[in-house]
Amino acid sequence: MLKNSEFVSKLRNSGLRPTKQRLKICEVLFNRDKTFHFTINDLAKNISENFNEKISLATIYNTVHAFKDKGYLKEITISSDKSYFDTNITKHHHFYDEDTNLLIDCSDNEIGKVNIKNNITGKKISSVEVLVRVASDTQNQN
Amino acid sequence: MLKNSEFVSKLRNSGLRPTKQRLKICEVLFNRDKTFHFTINDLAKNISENFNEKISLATIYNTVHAFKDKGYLKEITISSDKSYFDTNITKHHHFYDEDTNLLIDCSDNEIGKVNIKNNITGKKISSVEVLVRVASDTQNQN
DNA sequence: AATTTATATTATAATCGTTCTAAACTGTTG
DNA sequence: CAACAGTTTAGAACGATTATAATATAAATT
Repeated sequence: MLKNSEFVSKLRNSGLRPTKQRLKICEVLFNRDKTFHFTINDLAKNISENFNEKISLATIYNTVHAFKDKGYLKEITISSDKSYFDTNITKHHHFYDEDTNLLIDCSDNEIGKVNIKNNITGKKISSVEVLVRVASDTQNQN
Repeated sequence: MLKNSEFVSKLRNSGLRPTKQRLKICEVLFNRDKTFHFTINDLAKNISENFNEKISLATIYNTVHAFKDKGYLKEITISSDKSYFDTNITKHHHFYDEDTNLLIDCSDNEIGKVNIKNNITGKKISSVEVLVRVASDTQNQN
């Protein structure tokens, strides 16, 4: 649980002024016990349903992207038709349930350290992401 | 290098009749020494530039997706704004060069076996994908 | 081989997520 | 309280993908 002043500094660090709309977005994203995954659509829906307030999509996109650029959110790429974000910004991997379209964080004991032994010359590794797709037994493996 | 009859069986196995357009797509995709990565746009451009022939986007999408569903192509998700396909359908992982937007296959000695120790009950692992993003040294790590 | 039937191709329209735009709004400062 | 810089907003624009419906082609039947 974070206090309002913490939202304000998150926003200021991201180069954004603390406005009513942005603080509401912070509340939804960061005022929680557990981290979570969301799409822009989830977030817009959440705000309009649970708070009876409508923040325009443009503002939501802008704010989420500013947080992502600053590292307060992580983007997770699962499919080309949807963008997922994660409020858990520590290095970690994911399970993706293809039946429910839900993302689940991998814990360190579920997945071992991934060792990259070699890589492209002159280039630095900027991230290593593992995505484990799971589905009910009836689906075929691939 | 594959012969025409092999393209025909690939198509038939995918539930598609071997038409002129689809055979041309096969030629571009499978008549090669090395596997490669492409986007739908790359493929359309390749066909229209190198063969002076224009196959409608609808046909390209349909054919590529049929091949993907049948397992003759693999889809690789890197970012939400582009879909990449791979003609290498063996289990393998990728480097993604953020500077050039190019995908490079990881060899087995570049990345060790990824062990998933646990997973969601009642669900089966359908795939494990590792994406190693690389960029020139000036970019910041994340 | 001609005819019938099923399927494919195509250009174009529709759709969906995302980004852009321009006008109205808010809050701060002089 | 006027001027200004930054913000929000609805809606337009955009680009990738999918759907549509008319035309064309391939396969099956005669």
